[in-house]
Amino acid sequence: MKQRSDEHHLAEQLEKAGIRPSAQRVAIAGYVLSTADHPSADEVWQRVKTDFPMVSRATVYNTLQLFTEHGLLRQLVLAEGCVVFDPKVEPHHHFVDDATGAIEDIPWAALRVAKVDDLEGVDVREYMVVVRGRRRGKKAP
Amino acid sequence: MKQRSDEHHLAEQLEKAGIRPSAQRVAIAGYVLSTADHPSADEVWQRVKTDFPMVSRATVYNTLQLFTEHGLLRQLVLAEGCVVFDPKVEPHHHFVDDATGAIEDIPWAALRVAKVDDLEGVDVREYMVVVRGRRRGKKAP
DNA sequence: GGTCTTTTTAGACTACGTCCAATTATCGGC
DNA sequence: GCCGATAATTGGACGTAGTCTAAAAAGACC
Ligand SMILES: [Mn+2]
Ligand SMILES: [Mn+2]
Ligand SMILES: [Zn+2]
Ligand SMILES: [Zn+2]
Repeated sequence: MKQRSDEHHLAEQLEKAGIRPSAQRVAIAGYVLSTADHPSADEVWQRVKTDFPMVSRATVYNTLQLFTEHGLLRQLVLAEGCVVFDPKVEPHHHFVDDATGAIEDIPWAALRVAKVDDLEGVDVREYMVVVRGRRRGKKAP
Repeated sequence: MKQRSDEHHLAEQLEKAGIRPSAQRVAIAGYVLSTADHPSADEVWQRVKTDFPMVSRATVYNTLQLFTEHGLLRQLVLAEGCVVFDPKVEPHHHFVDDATGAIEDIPWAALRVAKVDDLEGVDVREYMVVVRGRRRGKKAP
């Protein structure tokens, strides 16, 4: 069972971020702001429902969006099952344009990642740098 | 319009990879093996349908899977619209376990990426290294 | 041509993200 | 505390895209 002080502290955290701490939002925060997982929206919904069965999916999705806008969460595009295909099969890095979502290749030699071999407890199969930002000097009209 | 020689060359490429070059597969290869985009499966389907209207979705999905298994394509988990949420909002890298799909945090200081500032023509908002592989020394029973 | 194998197909099914109009909860002024 | 205004929540409809299947079509081989 969860302590009242936890909920109190969560409510304070939400208020500090400029978010009104409704019961639903506190329940969602209780899971998603402290987990070491990287859950999808539906996983958050499933989890929150176990001790708050009446919460709706729309509320969970809206709340995650709200938390993200207020800097309490970030969204990572890393969910398995949503893939794109790349005919360049040799190692390379990727740039994702914030404006368009377009994915561009960055040659392997253009960046260098140090200390990958020092990672403890993992057998590395591959790695890449994902850079996000904007193209400068958009094609002038 | 496409030249016969292109199709012939594509068919050879498929055969070399151990794939029987049916008309559908050649049509799919004609787009996906040479594009600079990083298309989703459905985008490939939409595109291929424009000059091969009767191709089914299942064939496109199966073929992309086949091409990937034979090393002609790779799958990237970078498609917008499929996100997970991360309560750790400060910069860090990520490890994705091939066996489980679990995403783990790698501290920012554990890796270093050189030459990001040298990238031409882009304003970088953020970047991260995505490492894929297997955890060594799985929890013994 | 006959037969066996491979490939393709249409469509059902599912998962999950989005949207909306109606309801409920909360807030500030009185 | 009461009341109108505002904000939040809800259920369910909707759309998109990925998966699966059983049957048909195409191709290989003799
Ligand atoms: Mn407190
Ligand atoms: Mn040739
Ligand atoms: Zn690429
Ligand atoms: Zn993380």
